Amino acid sequence: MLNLKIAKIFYEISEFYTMRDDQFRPRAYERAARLIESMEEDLEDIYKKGGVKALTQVPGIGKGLAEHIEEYVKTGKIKVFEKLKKAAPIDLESFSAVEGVGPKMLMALWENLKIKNVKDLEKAARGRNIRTLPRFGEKTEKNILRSIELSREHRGRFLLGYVSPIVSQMEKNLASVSGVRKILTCGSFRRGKETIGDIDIFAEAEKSKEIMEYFVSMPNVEKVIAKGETKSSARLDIGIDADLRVVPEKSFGAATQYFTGSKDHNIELRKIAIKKGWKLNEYGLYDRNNKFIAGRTEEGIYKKLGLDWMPPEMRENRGEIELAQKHKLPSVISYDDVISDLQMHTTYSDGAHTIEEMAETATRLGRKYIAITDHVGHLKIAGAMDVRTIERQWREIEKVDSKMKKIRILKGCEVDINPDGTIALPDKYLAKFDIVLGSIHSNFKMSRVEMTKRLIRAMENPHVDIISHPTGRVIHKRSGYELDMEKIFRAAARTKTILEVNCYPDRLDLNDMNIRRAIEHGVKISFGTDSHSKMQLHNLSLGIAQARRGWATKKDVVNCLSAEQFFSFLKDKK
DNA sequence: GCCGTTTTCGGCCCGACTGTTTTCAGTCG
Repeated sequence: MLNLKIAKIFYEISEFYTMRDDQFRPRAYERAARLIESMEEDLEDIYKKGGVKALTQVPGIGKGLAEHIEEYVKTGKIKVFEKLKKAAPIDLESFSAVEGVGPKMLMALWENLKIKNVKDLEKAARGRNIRTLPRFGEKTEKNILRSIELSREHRGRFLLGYVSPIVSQMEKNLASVSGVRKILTCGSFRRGKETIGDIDIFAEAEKSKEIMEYFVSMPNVEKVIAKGETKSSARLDIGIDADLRVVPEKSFGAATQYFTGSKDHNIELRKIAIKKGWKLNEYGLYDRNNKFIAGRTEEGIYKKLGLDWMPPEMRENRGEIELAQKHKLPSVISYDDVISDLQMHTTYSDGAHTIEEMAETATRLGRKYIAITDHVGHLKIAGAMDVRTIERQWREIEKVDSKMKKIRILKGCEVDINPDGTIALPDKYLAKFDIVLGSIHSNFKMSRVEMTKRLIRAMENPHVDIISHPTGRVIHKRSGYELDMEKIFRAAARTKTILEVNCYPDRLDLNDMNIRRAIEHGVKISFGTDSHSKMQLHNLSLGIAQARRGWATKKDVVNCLSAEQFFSFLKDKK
């Protein structure tokens, strides 16, 4: 599938043209890139079937871009792009995680200081060379250093949502190799952490040779780091390392337990084993005579140690071991318990697909009800709807809702919370929605006291049902707004306002620890994928993983209620 | 470079914030 690669090139061309002060090409390229990213059909297929002409039928792609795509399919390169890169050989990707440094700055930095990548930039900033440039100053230089710092905190880690489809595909392919009985990916991936360092795959197979051979020759392997009988390592094309280990049936449980971690969790388990005079390692649990006690299954190991088995997402040594010893583990929410998705966008604002298309995909994914929550309020860039458009959308939602029998569609909106905590749409309109999500999209840099007040005032509005992405953090990009979370949780509980677990891959906001604190305060949480295209509706599981990490149970999550129960829950606040 | 329910040429979602300036360019959403 070339779509993602072409989309990435178009994004970069867009940036290069922005650097050159081109007014409109950047928008055309960016728009096309976004659309291509969320397309299901493969551009290469379209081209092979109908040539350039078929490509121009795709919205956002005209003659020029269609020819670029043709060129890429034929030669693997796009001349325009190569030329732009040659003129300004800037490693755009390395800067993508550095907030506040955009194309214009990059151009100035390249022209004046020959800065090509983040390393150069950091060196120049530390050497106090940035502040000498026109329209740059001391503060900008300091901000640049802070952004680099922030981007580095997550260095080498990849978003769970980014890695997840790749892992699924690899698991599927590996499982199809003959003689393979089991495939399981462990590590932080299995624990559902928001970011993943590397991919640890385990296989149980008759012979290791065949699967190892297959593993190192997969099309997405860029470089083989190691290849052996029981373990191979490879660098994948996206830059992450993947290991494959083949383990005997007898040790499969021990190995997967050991490599699932977390490290702290395992240290505690080994201490328990030692107290009994035993030994726990990746091959199994052994008594003082080195006799094998357990290791075939994880359950067996936990049981022999006197603990209940627990989901991988809980294994962080945050109190779960003690509860498992007392047999008092909470029964965390399962992936099947969640039957709805409470945030998504359509063509009415900044989404790529229609209400009907979103509803169809949601139905296929087993959702029983969804909320359509297009932007209203100030966010003009995101295509916020005006009142007339809102009414038109309601009519369409009703139409689609009555047509589709297997799913209910709620009339929702995502509305801006003003700096003073008031809502960007009058109450008389808010009252007509089935469900209202309040979000902060502006004035991120208010003080902790002011920001906390702002959110609490929004929650006190009886029409605001859910606070969307409550902390505003974006993984790898920016930390959230300054908030007194303790006060936020108390206010949410008091006003019966739901706090969202936004399932967008780089948000996952609330995060695991905040989810845990929220439910300790009796706050209800909701899941919304914040999908801007139907492909993103899958992301629900990312949020559920965080909720499991935060020990949420079915009763803490409104998405587990039936549509009727959910409606009466909403009415209860008003 | 794309697009057309007034247009095949002439438009192209825009407002807030920041840091640099002294009127505005760059970034973000």
